[in-house]
Amino acid sequence: MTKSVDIKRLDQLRETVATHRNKYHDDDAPEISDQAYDALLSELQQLEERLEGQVTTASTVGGEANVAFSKVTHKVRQWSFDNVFTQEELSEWDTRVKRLITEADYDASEVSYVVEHKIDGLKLVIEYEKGKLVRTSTRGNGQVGENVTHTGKTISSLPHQLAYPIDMVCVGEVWLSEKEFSRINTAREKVGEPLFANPRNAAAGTLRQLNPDVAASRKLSLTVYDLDLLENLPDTIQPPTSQWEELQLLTQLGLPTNKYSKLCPSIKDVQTFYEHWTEKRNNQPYGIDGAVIKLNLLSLQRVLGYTAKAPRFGVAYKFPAEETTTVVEDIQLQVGRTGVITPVAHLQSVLIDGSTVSRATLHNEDNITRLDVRVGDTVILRKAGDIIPEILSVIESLRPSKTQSYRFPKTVSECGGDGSIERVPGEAAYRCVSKDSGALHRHRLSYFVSKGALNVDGVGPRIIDVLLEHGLISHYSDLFTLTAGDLKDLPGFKLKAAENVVTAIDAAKTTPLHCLLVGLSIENIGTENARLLADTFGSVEVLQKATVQDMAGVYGVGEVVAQSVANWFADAANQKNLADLLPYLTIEKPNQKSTTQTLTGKTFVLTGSLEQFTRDEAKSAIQSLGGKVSSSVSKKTDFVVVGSEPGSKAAEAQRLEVTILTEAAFSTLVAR
DNA sequence: AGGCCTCGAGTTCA
DNA sequence: CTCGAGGCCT
Repeated sequence: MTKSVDIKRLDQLRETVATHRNKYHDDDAPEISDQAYDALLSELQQLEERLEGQVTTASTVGGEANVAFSKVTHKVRQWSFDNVFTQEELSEWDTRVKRLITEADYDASEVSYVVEHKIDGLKLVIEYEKGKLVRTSTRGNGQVGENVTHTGKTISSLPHQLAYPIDMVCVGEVWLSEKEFSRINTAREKVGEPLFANPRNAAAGTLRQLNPDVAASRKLSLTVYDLDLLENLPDTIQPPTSQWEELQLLTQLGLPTNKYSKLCPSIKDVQTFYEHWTEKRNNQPYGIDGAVIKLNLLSLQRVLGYTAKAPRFGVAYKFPAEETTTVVEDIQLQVGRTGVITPVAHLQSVLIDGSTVSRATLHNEDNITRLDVRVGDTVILRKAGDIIPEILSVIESLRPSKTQSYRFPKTVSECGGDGSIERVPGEAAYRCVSKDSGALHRHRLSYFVSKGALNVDGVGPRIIDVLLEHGLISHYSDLFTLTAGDLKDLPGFKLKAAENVVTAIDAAKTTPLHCLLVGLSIENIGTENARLLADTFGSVEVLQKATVQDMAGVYGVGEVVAQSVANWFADAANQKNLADLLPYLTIEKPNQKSTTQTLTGKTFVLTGSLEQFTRDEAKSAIQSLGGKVSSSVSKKTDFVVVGSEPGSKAAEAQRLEVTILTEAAFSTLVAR
């Protein structure tokens, strides 16, 4: 079934894309990221293809050369490669390359690839005559570019004179390091000039400066990656027969090439390169937006030739977009364990950074107001190096007519009682007024059996829901009277599964005091505060009798936390639930303190995964020796234990010059 | 007031 | 795992 084309949407898209294209090309001042722009452009192109391939000027890629600079007709046409995004697409490309070579009666076993970083900068065409640098120009539309010799010459790594009197056209990528970019922007901010949106636009702006002195003061970098034309080579140098030899010759001639470029015998090595740099892409001074792959042998490149749009002998293997656009289909409200209402945007599913995203939190009412997100809006969605997708902004020019600002409802049916909700003055969140509702109850029971609390293996929210629905439980204590017979006839249960659940619940009866406290859903009581209270008071009975003053006297516990605990214990329903529950439980004596408290007063932070320990094992190893484990790195942290695939904390540790321990060093430290 | 830390929530994947 | 909000200490 072909979907009909929404003409209104098409018009809006055409206009929006055109607007942003102008901002980008003519003003060097884009308002939205390239990735978001690409997402809009590809939606527009798809719509237009459905409209019988009728292409308007709005979606033609590339920019017209700016009139302020003289034009340069390139001696060799400047192509850009087609993109692939997945391993499948890459391997299809590899297959096609080899098929075409075989069909042309060449030997496909000679295929190897050169792979390199796709640097996020702008292309520079560089011309030498008789060994002398004569011209640099931008790519422009591929055939005609702008003459930027005056600024190109200020790039310090670009030699003005070669050792041999050769004629040569080569191309490279001009970029600005992250450091230099922020230095420039800081300076511009001071004098009130508009800021550059990103390093690439700053590089473009610099290259298109009329005044070469300004360009020279901003340290442009250059990475040369291709040779287009080569004449009058001295006899002592063999003309290159492959991409790899071209790179070596360029290096030999003193041009800045990239040391990470690699010659890959097979497409599998290309994939390895890509995966390696997907992870490490943030460790370079320049931005990397993928890998460029070229057939190595020039003879085979010639065999493959060009399509109307791009060379067949190379391809750009792009990293997954971290920013894209999508449409908000609905805004729904969720009730959390403590009664906080969280609005969530339900989105048209979209692939971003390798995973499909269909929901994004909107946090709270203020955030919705700030963004003015409405149902039906097209939004820019970002998924940064981390995990959580975030709505950055609304593209207002794509808003359907007759929409209204989102109005936060006065009631939420899940909240129980009359469903009313309230926003506490000074807080961002709405909460359920009723403290006792089905939704809260469900969340608390789920939390009770979860990992940080009683840790009932294999029982999560799904099973709790089923048990609630069938009236098998309503309070914590009910869990402990369940039998396999009760469970085995429930939907999704077989006898074996029922037995497993009962066994797991049974095993959870023996628990340390702090885990029980965590499980009770007392406000402000998480793992740390629960541990403080458990260590100080030792038993439920003693804690229950403690006054607010007693608790607030504990180092690390203040008024607020103490009051939460006191309030909880003062509630009659809570008292009854707890009294019903306690007979089933055996509270473990706190861990035997190890005799050698070698780590007393030392604070640790763990990042990445260790081989010999789970996270929890490492944690309790440290704690049993008297050490503390914290979750964020600060100046007060003594050691950061870095496992494989560490997160940002490893870098933070380096920045703050905190001692870093490898797994090996760590395990000797805690051994015995 | 500021720095450090915990809580609590959201997310997706193997 | 990461972030923002907010608690606790100095």
